[in-house]
Amino acid sequence: MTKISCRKIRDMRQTAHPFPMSTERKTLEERAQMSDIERLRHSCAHIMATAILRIWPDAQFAYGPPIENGFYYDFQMAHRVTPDDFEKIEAEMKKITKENQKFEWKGISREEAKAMAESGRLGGLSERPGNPSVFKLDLIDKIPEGEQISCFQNGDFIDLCAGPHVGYSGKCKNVKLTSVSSSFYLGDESKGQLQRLYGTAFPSKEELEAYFVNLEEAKKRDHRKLGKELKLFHIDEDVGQGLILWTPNGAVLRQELQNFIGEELRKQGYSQVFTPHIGKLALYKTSGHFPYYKDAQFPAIIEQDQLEKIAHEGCGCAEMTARLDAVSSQFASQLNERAGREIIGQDRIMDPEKLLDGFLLKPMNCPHHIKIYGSQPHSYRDLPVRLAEFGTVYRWEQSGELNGMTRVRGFTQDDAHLFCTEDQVAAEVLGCLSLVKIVLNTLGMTDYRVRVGLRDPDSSKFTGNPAQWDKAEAACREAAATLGVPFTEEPGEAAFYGPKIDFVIKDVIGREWQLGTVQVDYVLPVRFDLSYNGPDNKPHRPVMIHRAPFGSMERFCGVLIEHFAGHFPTWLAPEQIRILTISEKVDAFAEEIFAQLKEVGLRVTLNNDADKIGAKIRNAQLDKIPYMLVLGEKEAAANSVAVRHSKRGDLGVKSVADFLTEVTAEVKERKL
RNA sequence: GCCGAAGUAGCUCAGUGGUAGAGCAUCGCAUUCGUAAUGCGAGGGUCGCGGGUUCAAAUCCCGCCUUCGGCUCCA
Repeated sequence: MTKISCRKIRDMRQTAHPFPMSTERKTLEERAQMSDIERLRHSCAHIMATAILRIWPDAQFAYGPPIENGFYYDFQMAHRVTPDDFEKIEAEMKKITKENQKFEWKGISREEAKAMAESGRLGGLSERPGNPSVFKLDLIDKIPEGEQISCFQNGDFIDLCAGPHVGYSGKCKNVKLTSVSSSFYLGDESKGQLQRLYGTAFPSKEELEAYFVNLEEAKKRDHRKLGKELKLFHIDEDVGQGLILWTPNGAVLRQELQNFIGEELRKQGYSQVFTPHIGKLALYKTSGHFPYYKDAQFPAIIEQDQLEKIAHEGCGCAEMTARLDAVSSQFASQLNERAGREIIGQDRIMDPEKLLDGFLLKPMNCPHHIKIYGSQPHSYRDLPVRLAEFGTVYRWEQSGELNGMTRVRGFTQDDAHLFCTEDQVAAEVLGCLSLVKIVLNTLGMTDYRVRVGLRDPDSSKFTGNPAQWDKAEAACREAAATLGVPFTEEPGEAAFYGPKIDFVIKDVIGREWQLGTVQVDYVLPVRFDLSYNGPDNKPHRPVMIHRAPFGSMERFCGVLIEHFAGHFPTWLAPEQIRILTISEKVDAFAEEIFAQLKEVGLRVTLNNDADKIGAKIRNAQLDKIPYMLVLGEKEAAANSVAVRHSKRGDLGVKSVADFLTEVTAEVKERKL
């Protein structure tokens, strides 16, 4: 049994690796294509290593590549580097750039390389008897037979390295260390911990400074910071890690988004459904998610009488687990028969008497929607059936992986499952994409790309027949092409049960976030034995499309907060208008306007505190309220409002009627 | 989960063994003011939690929890 079903969907819905890194070995040709800035940064890594060795000669270096925003070097030594050491290391690096050392390439034989590593010379400033370059020895062994082995030398430092490098160390003066952390050698946990020191470097001082200014900007828009300042959400220790409490302001944001998405779904013929937060284990045994993804789920909820029964029997943990995981022989043979192969092995079959039953917090919504589809017979005339739900799911993400709203343990997907005929797949995929496009355009998130995941032609790791795949892949490809945004086709990136389309959205500071996905699935309809009655009056298997265009409301709102830097367009703003009085002489007039705006459904508050107008404006600006209405005696006399916008400044005096018309239109049209 | 750092008032932070501090926010009083901070006063903390060392712990030691930066993982 291989991993099944919504795996990739979930991956896309939840994952965001802004800087994906590959530990795969690059070929010499690929290395030679290093860009100028990568070359510079890679040289900086060597200079940093040189500096570290001058201070701590025992350091053993592993791997030091350039990365998206800088470079790092992994190493091992007795001293633990802390940010307090940065100044010292940077000072030494500065000396090395001043020395303007030449980077010299030297081809060496495997034997020479090994000898240099044995003596500790490789990745060192001199021979270090008794301290062989262990990582370099291992790296040499990983170089394929016949490939040129080379080293680079700058000053006394010689490193096993394919290059390329800048000519002289003098080029590397605009460099700064950024952080220190730990890593595993080649990402392998069993190989022990290394220290990883990160830095960044640019060709010019201006670019280096701009990078840090940009970083500061990024920190200001961090959704965790803004979430607190604007009171959008709260995470409470006593509730649990990774569980979002949507506070009133955040709830407005989410509700408005859901209303918007819901409106579009109705236009596209979706049916709204609601399903519970738990389901019986059998449901997930059928889908294949239990017990295979147990580690990523909250543990099963076991029924009280069953718990008592096993406690009475004196049954241990291991036995309990086995009984939970197991199925009856009838269950297994049914499923195996439907699949046409053994997907549940003999080892999981147990005497029904012994089986334990229970519930699972749902880790995805598909099985529940499938059961709704299956609850009544369908004619081909009814298809496609499109079931949508803002469905909350729970997953046991590792504690170290949790992050604000973007990586959580309970989240609500803007989920839907479409059940259609094979011929309808193309049109339905297209429909899903157009929905995404409408929503992203409305939010001004225009900087995104699309990835079409196709099956790996050289692999047999996909189920279903090739003709089906060809059709579905063509549908995805064509659908993506209609979007009018760049898309890439990535063979081998499909889920094994069907091709998919992913949305990768770039936020304002250039970070990429994988949010939604549209995914064709031929497997779950089989496992759940779904059917529809065809024109030939015979049962046919529907095709399922899973789609969650925004992934989760949590992640999407997190990205949205950063996208707008907290300055939401009026239709999304938790507080749209704040009335600010100049003195209490206009309190009655202000109350009148307040009531009038509230009456038409605008989210408005009244600030008639004894503060000066400057202070009131300042507070409203800090709260990022789109509209401020400044009311004084002049306005009261003319039944007008002095309008100030948080981003556009003073917009002058308008009649109350004009303002109302403008703002209601702005909200209704969801203007940016 | 792993490595490292951090956790002091609602928020941002100061306080390195000797009576817990500031600014903002909150509350009260005065002020009635025209586009980013009016003045004065008051309240507010089991210094993340639990142990230990000490005459004495926010401060030193140990364990745990949470957060952050990475790593690993992500159906």
